[in-house]
Amino acid sequence: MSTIEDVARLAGLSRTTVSRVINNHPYVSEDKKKRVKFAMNTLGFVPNSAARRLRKQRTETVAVLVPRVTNPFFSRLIESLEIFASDHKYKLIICQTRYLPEKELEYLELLSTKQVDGIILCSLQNKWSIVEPYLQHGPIVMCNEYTDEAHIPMVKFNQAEGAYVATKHLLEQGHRRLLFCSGSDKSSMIVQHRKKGFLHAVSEHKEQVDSVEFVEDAYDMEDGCRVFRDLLDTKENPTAIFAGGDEVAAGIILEAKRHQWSIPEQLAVIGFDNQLLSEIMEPTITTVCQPVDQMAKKVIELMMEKIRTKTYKKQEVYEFELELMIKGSTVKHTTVLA
Amino acid sequence: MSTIEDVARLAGLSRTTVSRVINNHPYVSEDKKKRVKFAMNTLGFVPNSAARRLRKQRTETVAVLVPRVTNPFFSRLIESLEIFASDHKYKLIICQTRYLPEKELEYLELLSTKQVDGIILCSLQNKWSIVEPYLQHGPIVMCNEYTDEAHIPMVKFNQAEGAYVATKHLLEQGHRRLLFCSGSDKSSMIVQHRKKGFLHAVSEHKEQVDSVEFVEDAYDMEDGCRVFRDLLDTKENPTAIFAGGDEVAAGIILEAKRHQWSIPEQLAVIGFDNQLLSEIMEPTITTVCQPVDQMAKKVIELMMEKIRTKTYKKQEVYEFELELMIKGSTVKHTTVLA
DNA sequence: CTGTTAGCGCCTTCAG
DNA sequence: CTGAAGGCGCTAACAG
Repeated sequence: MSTIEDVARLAGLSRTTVSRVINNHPYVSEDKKKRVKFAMNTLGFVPNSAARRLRKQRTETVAVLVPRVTNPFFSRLIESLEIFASDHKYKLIICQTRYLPEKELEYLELLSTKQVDGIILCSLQNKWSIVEPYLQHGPIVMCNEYTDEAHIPMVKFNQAEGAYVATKHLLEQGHRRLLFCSGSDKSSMIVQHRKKGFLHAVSEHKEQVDSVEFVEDAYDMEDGCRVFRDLLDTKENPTAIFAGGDEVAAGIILEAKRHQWSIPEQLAVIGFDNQLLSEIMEPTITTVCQPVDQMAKKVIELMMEKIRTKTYKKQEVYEFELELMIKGSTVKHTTVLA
Repeated sequence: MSTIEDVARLAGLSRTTVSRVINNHPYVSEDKKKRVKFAMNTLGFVPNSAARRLRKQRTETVAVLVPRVTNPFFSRLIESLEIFASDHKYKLIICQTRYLPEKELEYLELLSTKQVDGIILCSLQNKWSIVEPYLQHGPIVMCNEYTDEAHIPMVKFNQAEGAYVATKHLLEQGHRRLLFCSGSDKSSMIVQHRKKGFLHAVSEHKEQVDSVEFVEDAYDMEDGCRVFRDLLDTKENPTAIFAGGDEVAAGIILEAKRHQWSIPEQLAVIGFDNQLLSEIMEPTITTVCQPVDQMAKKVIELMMEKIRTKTYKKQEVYEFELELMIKGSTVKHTTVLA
């Protein structure tokens, strides 16, 4: 492996001049530039990034912390983040916390050990007060997740409004008994915001609503199936369910069909995230569409800016709107116009 | 940010001793070890990884090149790779080539610029002769994809056998007209191997088979739908389809149902990869299950070994067996025993 | 067991 | 426009 020194020697010039050519500095004569380039090519020289990092105190790498990459929401997010980062010549280190606080801390060390210039947090497993100190080593940008205490840039969706619109849609179909079905609201503000939107819609129709129930341990399709079975044990079961994800919604619908229920006549179900799944189920699932690309773009822009300006401790919140996609699981086919 | 120098000064010792403590070297008295640790804690010292990389010529990072992370097969693979890499304290840089040769080359530069210790290639967009030279900078391990020319470690599935068993299953159901439906066999050996297995099964039943057709531009669900529609134009359409992926199979089935065909009675379909999708379709899709975890484990082990031993240019092929999962899209429900 | 010293490869003042 | 020299932070001989 050749170094800048070798190139300089072969070109009969100084290391400085070679370095200038590498970094496109002005003030190098065309003649010498050519000699340097020739020498670089013959030696197959490539600048050593470790040396560069040490010298420039910059890695051109950012870490992305997600719970799991197989969750379609996160893999879609990573896809976008990677593309936008790549536009800035930045690389992404993907880290799966698997919902474990200790894993999250382990990966936050990437910042203090200067392996990355910044961290994009797509979930938060520790209390913010534990994460906060890492800010002294570089920027942290929160993506999708949210927490009041953090004085950093945060990019999120307007979950409350999304849930509000979705719930209103259910209420406008005349439903009187509702179920709000999600993951735990302990660990994530996202659930809390959705619940707020849900309750807001309910309160606006309180004369119409007979009952409101909550399930807060539903994460995947299997959970959805269970939720439906539990329903059967109650005498006055809900007629409309707001589910925190398309997988859960799909599970509910799948199990309902196994029990010969017809959707949406006997039970209306609404999902979240407009995944492929919501298109292929029968009926298709009414869902809330999240503009992931826009969020990813903003996150990368912010990260680049923070790395440049080195001001990490300012709270800035950017919010993107969600869109309700009305499909077959809440409205009968015959009423949908072609 | 404090350096090893600061720690040494505060502890009243040399940088060497501090370094020894950091790296768990033997021959440091308990007393001094304590003093060093105390100093490290009070200063909040963390070793700078750039300096370490420069000194040790090792990054503890590996790049993984995939076409897209949203493809469920690849996101599942990445999940596994990340977990096993993490066991060895290795980080993963995820790179999406988006099927572009130039992107692949761009990311291969991570190896020559010493940003990573090795590269895991999960697809191959360039001719091997173009990739080969990068081997002088570090190990490349091929994962899932395969190419004869490469003298490197390759971990793959036995695609030929998988396709053979799947096709045989179709033939045993008495089908006489088959369609092999996949992506292009130009860019990937995987399709070629599957086709070989398919033809092998066909040749074993040649007195039974009336016709064999091929479609080689089907990649996703949309393509699957199209494939079915094209079928309608032929007078003697196939009664069984071997599809190169569960998405394609799902598309075919979806479109068939829209045309009131009954599956598997009028058309049997077999997918690949045993994705969630194959479970939730109605009927469920007979598919070929790939042991991704095993492959990922082997790939990481090999990578660690190559990084250690620095012998990159030896061809070693490791193959894992595939398993046919018989479900509803090839065999009538009533004939399946509980 | 501990310290001294010499770089790893690069960029960037500073002085021509 | 060009070069000399110092140092980013760390580790690994080599001496003691």
